[in-house]
Amino acid sequence: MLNEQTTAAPRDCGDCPIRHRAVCARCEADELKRLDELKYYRSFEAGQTVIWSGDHMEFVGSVVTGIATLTQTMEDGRTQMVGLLLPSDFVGRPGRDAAAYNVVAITDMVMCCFRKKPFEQMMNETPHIAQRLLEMTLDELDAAREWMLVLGRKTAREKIASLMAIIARRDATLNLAGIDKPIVFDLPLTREAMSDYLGLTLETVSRQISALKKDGVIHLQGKRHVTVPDFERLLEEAGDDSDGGMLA
Amino acid sequence: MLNEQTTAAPRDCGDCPIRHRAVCARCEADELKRLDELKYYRSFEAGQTVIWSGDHMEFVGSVVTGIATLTQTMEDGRTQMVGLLLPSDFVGRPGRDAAAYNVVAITDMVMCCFRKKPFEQMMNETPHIAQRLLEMTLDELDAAREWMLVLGRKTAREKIASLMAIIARRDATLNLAGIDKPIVFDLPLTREAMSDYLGLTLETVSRQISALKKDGVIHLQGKRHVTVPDFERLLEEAGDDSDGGMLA
DNA sequence: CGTTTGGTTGATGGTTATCAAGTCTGGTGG
DNA sequence: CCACCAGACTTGATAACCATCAACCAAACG
Repeated sequence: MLNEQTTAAPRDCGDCPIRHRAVCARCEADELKRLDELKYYRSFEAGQTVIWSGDHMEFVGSVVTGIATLTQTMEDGRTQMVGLLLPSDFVGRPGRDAAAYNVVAITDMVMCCFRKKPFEQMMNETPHIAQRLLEMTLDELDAAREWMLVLGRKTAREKIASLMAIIARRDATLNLAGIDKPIVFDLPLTREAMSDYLGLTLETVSRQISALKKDGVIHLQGKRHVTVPDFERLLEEAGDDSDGGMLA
Repeated sequence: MLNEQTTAAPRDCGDCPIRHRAVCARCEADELKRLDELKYYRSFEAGQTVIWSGDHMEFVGSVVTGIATLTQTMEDGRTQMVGLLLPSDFVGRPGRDAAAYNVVAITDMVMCCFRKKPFEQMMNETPHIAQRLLEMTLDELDAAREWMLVLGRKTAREKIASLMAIIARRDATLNLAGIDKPIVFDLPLTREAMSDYLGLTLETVSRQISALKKDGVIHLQGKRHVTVPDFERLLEEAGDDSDGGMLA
């Protein structure tokens, strides 16, 4: 069990990489100052569990760097990922004491944390935080519903293509890469994590990735480095024929 | 195409059956009065489409009576239900113009509606509405994530049992029936709607319901009237072994 | 009555899970 | 430097589960 948590070097909110996307995004200077005094950083190593489902939660916070997963498990071990936490995503639910899910860092990760009580109090006093949290929660709900379609109705091949498309899209917007250019990214997830995401076995994930590669939908260098030569083609494979009818 | 929409008789917020559960639950008297002036009722017949995905949404609102579904479809017709709207549930997303899902009334239904613009303005001015909406959205997100486990990892039999458990639980809390008593309810959904909920075919739904009946987990009178003699047994079948370890 | 809608049941095949080897890669220690 | 090892991944054989196609039933309805 790795239980070490180093407190990362403090950082000014002004320099924060997630300043304009996180729960604090709408805060005014004075509000930000109050948050600044409340906040503390925590670091987690890849593989380390941040919170166990059912545990008492003393803090809420935002992912600053790194990636984490939100998972639910049944007693017999079956596991379903229910959230993928990227930088700026929020962890914890104000007004709830016990964690509902397991949170696991899958890369090294830094979080910006607040003790729950003071954060809740501040939420009641400053509407800008609650407003932003509502917006983020609505976005997460949309993402969860999109995901439900993937889990309930898509084939294994479509599921893999959908996952690649999600990661590709995120990377494309992040790197400001134009469309039409081949998209290149590294898979942040192991085959097993992908299977937990998609409700498949890791063997099926492996087979379908191989199949998409064989069919030229994606190219692989090593196990994780992916090139998408034609994003439209990938979307077709994902069943997201979202060209929207450009032609009459 | 049934496109008639009768405007239901106006009703006072004080008598409203969803007064203390809907988005207006936390409003003070003066806030409620403002909402009262904004609101209007709309009625929908069973089977009628309330909103098509992609349509411009001129209103948001709450389900007052009846049930509706939120569904997503792929071009080839595959359909996944992503939400089940019960009385007090909210429809529409403030700040968004186009509907993201199909909303279909599955029983006769009455909604309490607000034109989107005035509602959004009021949300900005009165934090009580936004607070309640955040709470409701967080609950919906939890429900969606629970549902993702069902869709991704449960067998057909477990899916059916899970659905029965959800409906049974809702009915039990609603009717204040004690546990231990046999739970009795009517399925609000057709076999097809259940299949869209659970990511199955309607034939599989029918077969698994028959199987649960044969094994005595549920009793059926007619196609829709269900009796659950032993709720714990149902939870076991659902894979939700949530006895939580009452015994050392 | 014929028709429609919702539901059940049966036969069959396909997709994906399961069980089982085996490969590749990076890291560690001799 | 190389042997070894562990973890991540791939591939194959088989079988289970569920989808598909099809026939049929019952109630509601015009």
